[in-house]
Amino acid sequence: MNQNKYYIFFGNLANPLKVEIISELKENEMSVLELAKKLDVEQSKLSHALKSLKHCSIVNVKQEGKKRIYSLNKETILPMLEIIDKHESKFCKECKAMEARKK
Amino acid sequence: MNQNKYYIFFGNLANPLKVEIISELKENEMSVLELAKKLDVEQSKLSHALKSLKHCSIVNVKQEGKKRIYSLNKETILPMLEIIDKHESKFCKECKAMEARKK
DNA sequence: GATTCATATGAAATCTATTTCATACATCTA
DNA sequence: TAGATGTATGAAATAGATTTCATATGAATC
Repeated sequence: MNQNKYYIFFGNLANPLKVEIISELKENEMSVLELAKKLDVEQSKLSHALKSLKHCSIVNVKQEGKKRIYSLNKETILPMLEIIDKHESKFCKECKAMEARKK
Repeated sequence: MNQNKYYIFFGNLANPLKVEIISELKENEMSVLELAKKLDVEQSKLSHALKSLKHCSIVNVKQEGKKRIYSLNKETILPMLEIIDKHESKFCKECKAMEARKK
């Protein structure tokens, strides 16, 4: 019974920075420095995060001159986020409360 | 920009034990001790894991005598697992390799 | 209401993941 | 090819999550 893929995949998304990255890339593909500015985080931190997202094909990269442009694998990620939105509004009253508290 | 819900939800699944629990409950609802036997893990460990799964409504509980019967929120989880299966077979060659290595 | 069975809880120990910082590597341009 | 820009990497430090173990709580039975 080998289901490593599931928790490895989820682990990759279980992190606020990575979720922020995803939510930026949902709008536009962009380079590492652009992301760094948008999210106000240090570059190497982003590179580390992007590396693991890339490793599971949650994002893709292309080279453009000196820049590496990251884009979201929307085919997988968008439906996934939708499921959670639906889940939250239907089942997860506590999660909402938690969200509020964390603000 | 508050997207805590996403990483909180994913965090809950980013763990081998929790994935095992889910995969057992996919087949049958069951009590904590039944799960403990099936998965060969200590009871309190399960209780901790079930608590957080419950907290995000990934599982549900009902009381039956002394026992508490846990069941899976299939409406949310099954489509989610399907997305990952599809993702894996389509995009994630590395994940497969990783899976193999971990065996 | 004492005992037993089933489960939950708290806190310390342990394990895993993220962050940081210094530095290396790659691409482009003068 | 030296310098500048953009990104990646490794390793130590740190933060977070899981596990363990002892114990508490709740439900049923006698």
